Amino acid sequence: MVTITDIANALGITPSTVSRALAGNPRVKEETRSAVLEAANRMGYQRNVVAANLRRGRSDIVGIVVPRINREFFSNVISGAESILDEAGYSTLICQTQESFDSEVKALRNLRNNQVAGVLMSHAINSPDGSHILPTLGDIPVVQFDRVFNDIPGAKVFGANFDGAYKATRHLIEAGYKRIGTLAGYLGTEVYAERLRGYRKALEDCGMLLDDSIVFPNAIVWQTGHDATLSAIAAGCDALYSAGDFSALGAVAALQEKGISVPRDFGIVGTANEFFTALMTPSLSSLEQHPYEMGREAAKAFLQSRSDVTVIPMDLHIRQSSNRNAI
Amino acid sequence: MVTITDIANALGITPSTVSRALAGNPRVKEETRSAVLEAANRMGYQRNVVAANLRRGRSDIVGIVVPRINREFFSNVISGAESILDEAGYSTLICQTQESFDSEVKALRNLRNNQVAGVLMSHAINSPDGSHILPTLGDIPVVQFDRVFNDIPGAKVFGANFDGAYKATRHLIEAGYKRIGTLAGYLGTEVYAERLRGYRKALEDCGMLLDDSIVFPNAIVWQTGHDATLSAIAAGCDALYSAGDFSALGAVAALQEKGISVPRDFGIVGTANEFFTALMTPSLSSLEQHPYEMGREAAKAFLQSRSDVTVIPMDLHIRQSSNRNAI
DNA sequence: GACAAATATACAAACGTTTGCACAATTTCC
DNA sequence: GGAAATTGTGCAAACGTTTGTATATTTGTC
Repeated sequence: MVTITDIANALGITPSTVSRALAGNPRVKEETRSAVLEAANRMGYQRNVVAANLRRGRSDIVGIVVPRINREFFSNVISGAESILDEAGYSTLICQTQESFDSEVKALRNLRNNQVAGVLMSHAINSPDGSHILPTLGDIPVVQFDRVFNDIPGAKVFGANFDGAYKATRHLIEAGYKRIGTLAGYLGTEVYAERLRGYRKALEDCGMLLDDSIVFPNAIVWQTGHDATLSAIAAGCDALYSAGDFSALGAVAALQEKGISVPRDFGIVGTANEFFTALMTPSLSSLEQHPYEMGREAAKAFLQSRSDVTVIPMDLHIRQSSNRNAI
Repeated sequence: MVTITDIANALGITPSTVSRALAGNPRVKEETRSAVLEAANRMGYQRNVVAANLRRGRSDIVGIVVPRINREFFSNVISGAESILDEAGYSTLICQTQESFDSEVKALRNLRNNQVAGVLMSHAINSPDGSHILPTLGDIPVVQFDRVFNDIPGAKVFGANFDGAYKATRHLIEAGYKRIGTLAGYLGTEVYAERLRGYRKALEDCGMLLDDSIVFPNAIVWQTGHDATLSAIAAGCDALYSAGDFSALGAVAALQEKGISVPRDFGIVGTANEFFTALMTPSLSSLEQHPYEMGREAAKAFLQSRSDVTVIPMDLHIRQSSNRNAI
């Protein structure tokens, strides 16, 4: 492995000059710089990033912590963030927590130990609060996206969850559904709490009854969505706003089991606009969260070391599952 | 930031002893070890991995290079690999190349510069050959999975592509389809070439005509699958084995446009068993590649520094799109 | 009790880079 | 033409850890 010392020896200069030449320091003569570059190239020099990081006390790696990478939402956030970080010369270290709090702590500790320059994160759904973040990361800047803890300092980027849920619910109302419940997700997580508020506001604005017995918290994956929907049917619902697409998928399955026609007798809108929503029958109306954009914004917030809040609008994609007027 | 030197000073011993104590070196007295551990704990010591890596000349990071992370297949390979690497004390550095050769070279270089302990990779579809791998990675062990270059040394893990394609094609034949084409993917990539061979062998074994005009190479995403299918229809095909699920999706769309009934008048089988295949109408028959298992095997091959070949069986999931006999 | 063997710790160098400071050489300015 | 500013390079320390070798201490054996 060839080092800057090797280059320095070959040229009869010192490692410090080589280092400066390679770093583009303006204090080294143009002539020397080109000689160094030529030698580095010829000798096949590759910078030892580890050594550099040790000396500088930080690296050019940005950690990205997500619950799972095989969600359309998170993988697109990652791609968006990478698109920005890449051209800024950073590489990314992706960690998935599999929705486990312990894994999340481990991931953050790991990132800290690797002296990452920053962390973009969306916490595991059952992380009780953000009190583990600062102690683990120390002074490493953290940008939270989507699932954020409001009491943690640093930038935050998330979707317009209130507005989105409001739109979705309002759309169901306007389609003529009369008793609209919600698969609400984990209400300890801010995004889901917001969506519930948006759902409530829509009902309220339209003079509809707020009935807590048709708010189903913790319904977020296929199975819980399915089971909650059976309860919703029993409770006389004729529509559901689901805070997730996978739970909405379970809901559709439950409705099909019961022989209830969607959208004729039951309307449903999901959230996340997963790839499959457009493919299923009936296709699933869903809220698009613009994850790619969100990833880009999170990366930018890190690069500019901002610590403000960015809200990304959410768009409703109306498909068959709620489009009663089209049948 | 507290270092081993701080701990050493606090206890009146030297950093080397602290280092050995923390590393579990049996040459340090049990008494000293526990004192070190206690002090480390009390003082909030966190190992500086970067410094350790520099000294050791390698890290406990394993790089995983994939074309895209938002594919059911790749994200599950990653999860499988992580499950093994995690418990062996490694963390993972995930890079997506977005199917670009240049990104792949950049990713490998980046991993090399970060002194990763090893690399698990599946090359970009248009990487011409593996000649960039060794020069970039030097002596870092590389395990190739799924898309492998046979002439690169090191372990390889891939699916039984020949058998899988054979099974899929044979299934179409047995369902009574008469003129079966294939959306073959990039034939420069070994997995696709193998699938084509399996497809051919099945036709041959059943005494059917081999017709190169209904072999559609480079059909691999929605659009190319869609377009090739229009040609297949024009060429009188009544079935397609598709080497990918996204191209099969495009195929179904093309058939629907043309008003051709699936599976009654046209059969189709995809590959990868993406999540959406079970949800669409008609649901798509597809080959399951057991990516999670593949990831685990790749990680094990790295840990055991093997350099052999592991083949993972592929299973056919028969769904509506080819199940003519069920209608 | 002398000597060898085993045990436990210390010393110091090394990993490859960055960077503050010093210094020499050159240029600029009055 | 001399002082001051500028430019280009070298020196050496530092980042925090690991590890080969040396040294000190304890244990074991006859």
